[in-house]
Amino acid sequence: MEEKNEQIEAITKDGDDDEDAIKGLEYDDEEEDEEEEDGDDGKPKRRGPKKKKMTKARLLRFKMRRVKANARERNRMHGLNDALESLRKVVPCYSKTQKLSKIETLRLAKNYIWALSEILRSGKSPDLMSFVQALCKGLSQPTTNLVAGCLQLNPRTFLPEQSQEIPSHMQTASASFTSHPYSYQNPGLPSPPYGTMDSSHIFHVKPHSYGSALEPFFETPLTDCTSPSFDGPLSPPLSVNGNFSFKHEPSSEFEKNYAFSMHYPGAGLAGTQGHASLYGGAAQRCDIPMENIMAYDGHSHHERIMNAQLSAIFHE
DNA sequence: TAGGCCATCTGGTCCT
DNA sequence: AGGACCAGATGGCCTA
Repeated sequence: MEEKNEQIEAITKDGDDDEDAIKGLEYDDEEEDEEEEDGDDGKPKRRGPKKKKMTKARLLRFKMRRVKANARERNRMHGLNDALESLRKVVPCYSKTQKLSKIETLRLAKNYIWALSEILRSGKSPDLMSFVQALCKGLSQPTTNLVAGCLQLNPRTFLPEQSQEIPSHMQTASASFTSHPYSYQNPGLPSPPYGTMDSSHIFHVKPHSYGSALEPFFETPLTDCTSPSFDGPLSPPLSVNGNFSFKHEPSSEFEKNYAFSMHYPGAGLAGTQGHASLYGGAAQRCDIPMENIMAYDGHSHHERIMNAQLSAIFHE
């Protein structure tokens, strides 16, 4: 990158591109001169301010202005990209290795904002499937796969048009997932890196809701493409096999609390005590492995705490 | 090789 | 005059 910039600098210093622009300007001036001559022949003179002649000094100033303008524009775009990078980090599924494109970042951010707004508006916690469904609305297939990968979910289970046509081998897997949702593993998903899904992105998971991936999210039918909340149709059919993994043995107290607040944020950061009473005990746990959630480009400790707090706020 | 994504350059427009 | 912003053009890189 540095090298490229240096090359560009060199080119601009050499002035090859500017030479062309300057040639153009000189040509303009010649035209102007011709017009002035025409005016002498009785034809109407061109209105407006007279173009000044391109002297060497003016050419040099123009050149300098152009170089400065290019540098400013570069900086401006870098600033824009920095801002976009910041956005990538706060949107679900951040990954340094597999970056979302600009347009996909904006789309995902829009969906994310919409989903969070709906949570605030309705005061309800969505089930994971519906939440992911909302996040993936209008995203491209690769991005949908990425989001699914972050969550270790099978895109087929939350995209309506795919769920109808699950191949037989997948149906078996899906059935086993429905009955044993916490132990299902499908090896078909492409290997990492995926991004991360931090605590603020996951809300409480109701096991029974996995069979209802087609259900609307907060009374708003996701399949309703006429909804003003979204634009554009769903992504094309997906081809990636799922990979559910809901086993996790927290290794530290922080992890325990963190994992709990993530999956059962209704209990806030109070620990795992209220867990069984709320969700009928361990049989109904739905844990996504920590290594998957914090995988690859894990957020800092500070960010994790912030996310945990954020998730607690949502469910107070 | 086509298509997607990206960085950069450039000229136009608006504003200070 | 100069800076910010924008959109079009262009070329490079990568991947299916």
